[in-house]
Amino acid sequence: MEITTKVEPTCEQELAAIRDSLEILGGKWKLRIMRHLRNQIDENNTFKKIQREVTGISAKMLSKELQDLEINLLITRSVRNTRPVTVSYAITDYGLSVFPITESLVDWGLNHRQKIK
Amino acid sequence: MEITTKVEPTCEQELAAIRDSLEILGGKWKLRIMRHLRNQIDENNTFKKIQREVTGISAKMLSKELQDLEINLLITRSVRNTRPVTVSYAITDYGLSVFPITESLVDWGLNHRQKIK
DNA sequence: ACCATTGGTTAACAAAAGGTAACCGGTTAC
DNA sequence: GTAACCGGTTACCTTTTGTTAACCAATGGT
Repeated sequence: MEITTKVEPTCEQELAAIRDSLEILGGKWKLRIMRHLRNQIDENNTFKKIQREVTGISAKMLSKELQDLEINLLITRSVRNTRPVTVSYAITDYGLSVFPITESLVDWGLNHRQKIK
Repeated sequence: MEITTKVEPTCEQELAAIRDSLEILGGKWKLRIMRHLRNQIDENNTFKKIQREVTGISAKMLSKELQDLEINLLITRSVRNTRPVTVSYAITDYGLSVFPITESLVDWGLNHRQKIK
C-alpha cells in the first residue's frame, strides 16, 4: 500500500491555474463554440455550419479558436472524404469537463444581473 | 399556494450571463485581488497594503479594479479617520459567492496542466 | 469557361486591456 | 521648509484581442 501525500497547490500555483483556465476558456468566442458543439452533438459540425450558427464570428477567428481548442484536447478535427472536402469538429470527452464551469458562470451571471438591477 | 414556473433562460441569456461573469471576474487582476482580500480577512486592507501584496499591480490598475469590484457589490470601501487618511477594502458577503467559481477554475486549470504535459 | 461551395490564410486596421511615469492634495515627522 | 506617506488621477504608450475584406486551392455544377 502506497502512501500518497496530497500536494496542496501554493497560492501562486492556484493563480497560475486560474490564468490557464481563463486563457483557454476566456475571450469572446471559445465558450460559445464549445456550447454550440455540445448542443448540436447529433449533427455534423462542419466549419461553415459552425460559422453560420455562431452568429457574428469571422472565418479567421473561428479558425484560430478551433485550433486553440484542438491543441488543448477539448475538440477533435476530422477531415471527411466528401466532395467538396468537409471538416467536422466535435467535443472530446475531456472537453465535456468545461461545462460545469460554464454552468457556474451562467448561474452566477444570471444571479448577478438580478442582484445589480 | 402559488405556482411558480421556473423560467428557463434562453441560450442567448445564458451566453449573456457568461459574458457578464467574465467581464466582472475576468482580466488580469480582479480574482487576484478578491483572493488576496479573502486571505487577509483579519487584517486591515488598505490601498497601499494591497498594492504591495498583489505583486506587480500599479496604482492605476488597482484603483480601477477596486472601483469595478465595488460597483458590482463584491467589496466595500471605507475611509477611516486615521492620519494620514487610510482607506480599507473588504469583501462583502455577496462577494464570497465568487469563490466557488474561482475554485472550479483552479481545479480545472491544475487538472488541465497535468493533462497537457 | 464561369460560378458556387468548402475550409481556410493573409494583411491591415480598430478597439480593449494593461503598463509607465509623472503628478496631485492632504497630512505628519524632522 | 522639506521630505515622506497615503490614496489616488492623468496622459501617453504598448500589447493583446478582435474585425474587415481580400484572397487561395480544390471540387463540382451548368
